[in-house]
Amino acid sequence: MGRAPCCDKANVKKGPWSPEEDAKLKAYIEKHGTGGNWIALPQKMGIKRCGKSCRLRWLNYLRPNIKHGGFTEEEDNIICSLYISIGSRWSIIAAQLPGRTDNDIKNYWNTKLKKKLLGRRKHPSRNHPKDDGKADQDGGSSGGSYLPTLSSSALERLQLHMQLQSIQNPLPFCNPALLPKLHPLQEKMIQNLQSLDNPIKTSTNLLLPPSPQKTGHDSIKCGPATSDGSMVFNGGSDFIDSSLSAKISDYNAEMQMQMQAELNELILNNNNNGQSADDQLDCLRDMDVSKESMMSWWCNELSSWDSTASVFQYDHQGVFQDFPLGYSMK
DNA sequence: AACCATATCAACCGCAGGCGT
DNA sequence: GACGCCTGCGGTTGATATGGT
Repeated sequence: MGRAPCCDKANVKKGPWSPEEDAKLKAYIEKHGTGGNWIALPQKMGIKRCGKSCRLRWLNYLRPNIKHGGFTEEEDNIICSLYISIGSRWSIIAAQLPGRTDNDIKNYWNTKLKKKLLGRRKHPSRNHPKDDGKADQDGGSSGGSYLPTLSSSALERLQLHMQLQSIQNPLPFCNPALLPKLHPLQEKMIQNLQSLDNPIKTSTNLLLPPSPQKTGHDSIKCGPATSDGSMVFNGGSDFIDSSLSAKISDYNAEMQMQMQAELNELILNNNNNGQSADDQLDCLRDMDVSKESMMSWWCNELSSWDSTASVFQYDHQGVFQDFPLGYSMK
């Protein structure tokens, strides 16, 4: 049984709004408010639009104090940092940027910011001539691709996180020459984050919780999370309110489980189908991220999720090994 | 000038969850 | 608790603009 449509689709106008419709909607809401019922609004106003469409138009365009375009560097930083921390929760991100709408931020991220930070991905066919590019389009999340389990969002965040981490906190066993070259914007972002008034400003600590036992300057952490597994944005406290921090904390707990499950599945898959880890990681190579740095990040990420559990280590023969964690991330 | 590819952004769609009954 | 309605959200689409050949 399907759900009832929100409006009579045959009798509603679609497509771009005319200035007349805008004026009607604006005038009506300014005079009467929404009345708590968007569905009934178009009828009251006498325009042939779906209530959802009216709501969207008002929220994204007609509402007072809406800013369009011209994102500042500070806004870029906030969007990027929050995206790394909480993913595509555009409404939460928008709540931190007065005058910006979730739709605007989503568009900005998808069309500009992501490309600036991640750089254009190489076409898969460059490494896999037989590949028709579908694997790229579905983000590698479909069953048939060579990295079948890690979601595109997770990969994106992973990559962003790694790129930031690599410049801030290069791991001793990572060859710096293998680390990806950063876009000037990325470098600028690092500088901005460093300049924030907080004891530890490394990118890897973007996600520190506002905990009383916050680590000191000397305890450089190799992973983004704390020993209790919480990945909480702090970047900070300077521009993110505490309720958001709590939301992020909840979300991150959920994401840790999800990403760990994805990674476990990936590794299982690797063990079962005989495909080499090198093959599995080809798509990561596409992202200009070295395998070594990726695996280092994963190891550290996992170990910080649960310091008592065994984690997977990647050795240089390209084999995952299950081994008990021998050190603490504290 | 014409054509094609790519970028941008407004708008649409379907789903999930909140809320009232 | 079950149900239906409504809102809000995130992903996607499609029209238009812009740039390159």
